[in-house]
Amino acid sequence: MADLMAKPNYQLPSTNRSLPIALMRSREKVMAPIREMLKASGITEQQWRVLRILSEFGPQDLTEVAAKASLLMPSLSRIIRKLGEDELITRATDSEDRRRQTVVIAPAGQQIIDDNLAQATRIAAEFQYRLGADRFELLLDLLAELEHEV
Amino acid sequence: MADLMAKPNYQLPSTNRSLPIALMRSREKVMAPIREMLKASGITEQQWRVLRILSEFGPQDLTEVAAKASLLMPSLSRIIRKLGEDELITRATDSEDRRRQTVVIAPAGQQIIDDNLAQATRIAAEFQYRLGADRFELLLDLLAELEHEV
DNA sequence: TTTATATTTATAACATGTTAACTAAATACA
DNA sequence: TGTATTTAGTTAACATGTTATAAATATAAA
Repeated sequence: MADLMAKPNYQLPSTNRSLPIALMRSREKVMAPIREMLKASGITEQQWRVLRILSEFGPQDLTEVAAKASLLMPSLSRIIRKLGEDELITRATDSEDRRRQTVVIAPAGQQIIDDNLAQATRIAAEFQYRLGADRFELLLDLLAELEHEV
Repeated sequence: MADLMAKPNYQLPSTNRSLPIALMRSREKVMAPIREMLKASGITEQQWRVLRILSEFGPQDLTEVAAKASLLMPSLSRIIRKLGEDELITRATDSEDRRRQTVVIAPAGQQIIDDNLAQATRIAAEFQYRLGADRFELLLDLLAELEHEV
């Protein structure tokens, strides 16, 4: 294999302290126990986010859900279709603006929230505890700063 | 629409300060200018990560690349196949362990690195500047802490 | 050596991420 | 009024994320 070896280019900035990769790895770690929990209910992390938003904020249209869940409309459109097929939500065309789809959580969807919310809260609290409340808030603040436009 | 309205459940923990969502939004913001840049070279963010790792650390097998790029093997397998078809990398079976695939960056792949690395570095520096060097390092430290096992 | 186990990679199946194009409906405006 | 523009949502196409499974090879154990 010696003839395949090329000299590593030590002039390049290292990928080791890369912010995008660090963000991705952290998110994986944080979501792993949530995904593990949701397997029992047969829904994905994104479907869980959508159900939580509908449960917390009540009926609303798809654009509002997409903004709150940080989902792009094409993804949300598929997710809503699936949640409707599984009867976890219901949807209706807005009578005043017939472009709008108003989405409402259904009893089976609310049941999934009720079954999992306490544990989800414990999981979130565990990460908060691990960092300490102050450093946890600091982390959220730093992340928020990254989102500001240049 | 009034009959569809349900009372929002204010007892639920808010999704507004959710760590997973904050991590995801930040990553989107950080990666947007990188993806914009890479459009000219016709490669994706993940393909860029793989090429950078091969350029920085030299030839290595797929398991090593997957670990460094934080990619799961099924994703990496597809990415490597595509990069091979586009002749941005070459690959060879390891002579000592014939399960292993050793991957090497090809000239066309290195050209993409050379074309984009300076700007990628400027983009990364912009985010670092925005937070300030100290807070940037602090952010990376906090993210690293999240990754520790319980 | 034979068998069992572990490792490396690939493939399948389904869900989501991403960009572009499209439809239908609402709004702005000449 | 009639036309242009904007907005809400969908669909298409391709790439990746995720879990499960399989195939080939290497290693450990009986």
